[in-house]
Amino acid sequence: MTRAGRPIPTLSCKQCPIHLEGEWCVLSDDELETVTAAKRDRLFEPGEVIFHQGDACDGMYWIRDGLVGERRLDPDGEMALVRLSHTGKALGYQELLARKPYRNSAEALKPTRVCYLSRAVIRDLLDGNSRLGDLFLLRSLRDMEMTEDDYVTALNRGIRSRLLHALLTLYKHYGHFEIDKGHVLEIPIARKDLAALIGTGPETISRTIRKLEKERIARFEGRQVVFSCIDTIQAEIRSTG
Amino acid sequence: MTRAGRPIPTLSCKQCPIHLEGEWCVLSDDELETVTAAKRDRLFEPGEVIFHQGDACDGMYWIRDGLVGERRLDPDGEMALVRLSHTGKALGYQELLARKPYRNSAEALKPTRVCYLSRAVIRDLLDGNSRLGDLFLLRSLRDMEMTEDDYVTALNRGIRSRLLHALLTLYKHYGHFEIDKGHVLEIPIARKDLAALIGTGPETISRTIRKLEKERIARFEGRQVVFSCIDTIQAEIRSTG
DNA sequence: CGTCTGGTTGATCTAGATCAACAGGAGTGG
DNA sequence: CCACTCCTGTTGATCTAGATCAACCAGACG
Repeated sequence: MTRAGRPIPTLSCKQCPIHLEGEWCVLSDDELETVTAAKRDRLFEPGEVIFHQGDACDGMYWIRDGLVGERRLDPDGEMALVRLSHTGKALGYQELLARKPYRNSAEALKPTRVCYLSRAVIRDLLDGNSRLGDLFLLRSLRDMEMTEDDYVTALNRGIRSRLLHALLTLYKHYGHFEIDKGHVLEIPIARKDLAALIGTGPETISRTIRKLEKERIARFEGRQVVFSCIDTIQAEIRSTG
Repeated sequence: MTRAGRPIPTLSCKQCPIHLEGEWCVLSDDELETVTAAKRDRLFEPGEVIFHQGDACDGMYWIRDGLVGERRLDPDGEMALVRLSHTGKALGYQELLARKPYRNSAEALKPTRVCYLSRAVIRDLLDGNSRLGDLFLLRSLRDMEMTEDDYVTALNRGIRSRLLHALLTLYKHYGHFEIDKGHVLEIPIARKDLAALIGTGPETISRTIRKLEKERIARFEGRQVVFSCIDTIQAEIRSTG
């Protein structure tokens, strides 16, 4: 958890693959120019904090690439990893729009490039383009759907099931298929973060992993996992566990 | 879980206390008239289902008064109570705006009067009044905040702490203070629902309650609770548990 | 009167937390 | 180069919160 992020050259929005989806697609060329001119691009190394829980929110961030974890520190010092965010996700937009301080801290877990937009710019864009608000609404609804799903999962699934779920989600983002090995995933986060994401400690993660190995469900080697049969895992996740 | 809700006479929006807050306050008198004319008021008795998880969403509901529980059935038959909703809360607006089927079932837990508005009416209102969308956005952000809080609580707090939290929340809505008795709450839901809300079974609720009694933190008698010292409970909730 | 549902208790079992030790890098400084 | 520490991950031993299964009781209701 070191300091700020290093400024990097601004990428023109029109050259950015993200501008075709989400909020950006409703912006006119002029508006995109405005954004390009106003935004500040930054690079955060793993461990660097993008913003801190409790801090006033003066703008929002888009993830160009990389991986960000949102952490929540509760009063007695427990640190939960609320969610992982990837390319295209927005950070801090909820607090910005609700005019509240950040609920969570955002920390880069891999080298991450973000675009920063100040509150004033966002306000102007919202005032100028009424459809933009609708898209923020849709984003919020989608995010809500995900955390609600995670919530019910946390309520009535065991650690094992939640771990499998997390791994599968990671696989969708970072995994790939090799003919000779199978479904391979290089886990992008440390064991203790995997634990914090699920709501347990690193020891339990270790043990659960060894169980999965014994049952030939997956093979672990350091941060690399090879899944024997994705379908089996899918099936297990949606039944009792 | 019986059938539909009984139609009841429509309450004019201008006479409804809710119209002063939330989405309603930006509507013109004309628009309020439109809503009054278009909406259908219904009464649901405890146990009656307002809508079912998985059903297509063709409108949304406002709670005039009463208590509604949103239930989520997961594939292996576990039923979680995702949240409780009181007067002034909107039901199904997320699914309506995102054009998705209902994620949860909504069931009246006390006699509940709701106002129903069809998708078409909402669409017209949204098209006619651009500020309305902003308010739905704010509502979504607030709801998100709550479930995110519940989520982190579920991740790293024990049953006892979550129970206290739930009871305290209920107290804020349904509790009252009596000089001779103290802080009194008539718990508006059954034990098994209290359990489903927290993510456990009724047995554990029973036992946890008895522990609380032994420690003189609260006295339970049927559905009535008397809290000895609210502050102590507040303190315990925000420290380890 | 039997039946049903909601709540409580008891006995038992286990998933998972907790505490503690240790092993393998990776960096750092002599 | 070695010696040192720091950090991450793994394992072992133990303890406990909570799940599970089963019995039981009281009130509601036909």
